[in-house]
Amino acid sequence: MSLRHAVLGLLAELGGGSGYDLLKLFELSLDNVWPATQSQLYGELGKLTEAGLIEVAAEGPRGRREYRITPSGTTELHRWLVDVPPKPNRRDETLLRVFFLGELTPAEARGYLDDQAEAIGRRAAALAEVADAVDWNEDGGMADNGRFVLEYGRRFYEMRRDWLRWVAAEIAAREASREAREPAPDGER
Amino acid sequence: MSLRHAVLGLLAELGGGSGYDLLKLFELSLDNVWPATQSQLYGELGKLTEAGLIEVAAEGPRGRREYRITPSGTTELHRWLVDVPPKPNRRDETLLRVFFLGELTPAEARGYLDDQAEAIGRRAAALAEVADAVDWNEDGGMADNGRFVLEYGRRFYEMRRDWLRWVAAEIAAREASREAREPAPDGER
DNA sequence: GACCACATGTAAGGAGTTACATGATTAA
DNA sequence: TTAATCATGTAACTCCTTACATGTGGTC
Repeated sequence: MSLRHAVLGLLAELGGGSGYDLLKLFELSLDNVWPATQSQLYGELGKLTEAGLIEVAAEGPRGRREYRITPSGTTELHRWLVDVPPKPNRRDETLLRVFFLGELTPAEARGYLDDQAEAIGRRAAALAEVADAVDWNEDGGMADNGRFVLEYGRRFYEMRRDWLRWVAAEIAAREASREAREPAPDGER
Repeated sequence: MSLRHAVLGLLAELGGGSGYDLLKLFELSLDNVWPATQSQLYGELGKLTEAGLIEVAAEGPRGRREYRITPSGTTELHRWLVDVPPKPNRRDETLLRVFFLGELTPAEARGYLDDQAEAIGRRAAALAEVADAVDWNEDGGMADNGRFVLEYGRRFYEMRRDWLRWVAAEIAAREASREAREPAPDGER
C-alpha cells in the first residue's frame, strides 16, 4: 500500500495539488522510486478521500479538483515513515537469469553479462545527466531528498555493473580452467 | 511473466520434478530472487502444461505429478535468457521513505536511517551464514550460479548500508550548519 | 493409531498495467 | 480553428497474496 503514502507524501510536501499535478510529479520525480499510472492515481485519490486522509480543497476549471492532506493524513504519513518497516524488494529478473546461466554456453553467458553491463552504463550516464540538470541551490525540501535518491541510483548502478563484470570474469576463469584440464578438440567456440 | 521462466529454469536444471519439489526449491533457492507461493506455482504448472512448454513425465503416489520440460519449453527458456531484456525493478519502499524524510525532524530522520542500516546489517549477517553453510565443492550447475547470487546479495547490502549511513551523515551535516547559522534556543532536540 | 510430510486445488481480493473514452481550456 | 495541454473516469486483464480446503503415504 505504498502508492497511498507516495500520494500523501507529495501532497504534504507540495501543500496540495490536483490528480494531474501529482501525475506529472510521479513521472518526473518518482519514476524510479515508485511509479504510478494515471489510472491508478485517480483511483487512489478517490480511496484516500473516502478514508479521510485527504480532502478536496478547491475545484477549478476543467473539473480540476485540488486535493489537500488532512490532519489524519499527516498522522498516517508520519506513522508509515517511522513505524512501518519497508518491505524489501525480493524479485529481480536479472538475478533470476543469472541463476540460470548454466543453461547457456559460457560464450553466450559472457556475451549476455557484457551486454547487461553496457546497458547499465547507459542508464548510469542518463542518470548523471539528470543529476547535472537539476538545480541544487535550493536548500531543504524535496530537491534535497531527491539528491539522496539520485546518489542511491549512482551507487546502485556502479555496484550492479561491477558485479556483472565479476560474474563474467568468474565464468571466464572457470571455463579457462576447464579448457586447461581437457583441451578442446576444436578450440574454444 | 518471469514466474513462468523460473519454473522452466528449475525444471531444466533439475531434469524434472513435482509441484511440491519446485515449491521447496523456490523457498530454498529463489526466495530472494523470485519468490512464489504454492497457489501461484500450481496454477503456473497448469498453464505451462497447456502451453506445451512442460509435460507430465510420470504420476506417483498421493497424486504426485512429475513434470518435465519439453523441447519447446527449452527453446522458450533460452529465448527468454538471451533475447528478453530484464525489466528493472522500479519500486523501492526505502527510497520512497527517504524521498519524504523532510516530513520528519532531523533527529527522527537520523534515527530512522540508523535503524535501517542496522536492519541491513542483520540481514547481511544472515546471508553470510547461508553462504558459509552451502557446500561449494560441486562444480557447475545451480550451486555455482547460486554463489553468484549470494555475492550479489553481499554487495547489495554493503552498498545499501553505506548509502544509508551517508544519507544520515548528510542530514547531520546539514543540521549542524543550520544550527551554526541560527543557534538553537533550547539546544538540539 | 497418530502425526508429519507429501501433494494438490480453489476462491477472494489487492495492486498494477494497458487501453479506451471523454471533455474543457488556452495559445498559436 | 486547431492543436496541445489540462483533466478525469472506467474496464479488462495479469500477477501476487492470503486463506481455506482436502486427501495420501510413511514412520514412530
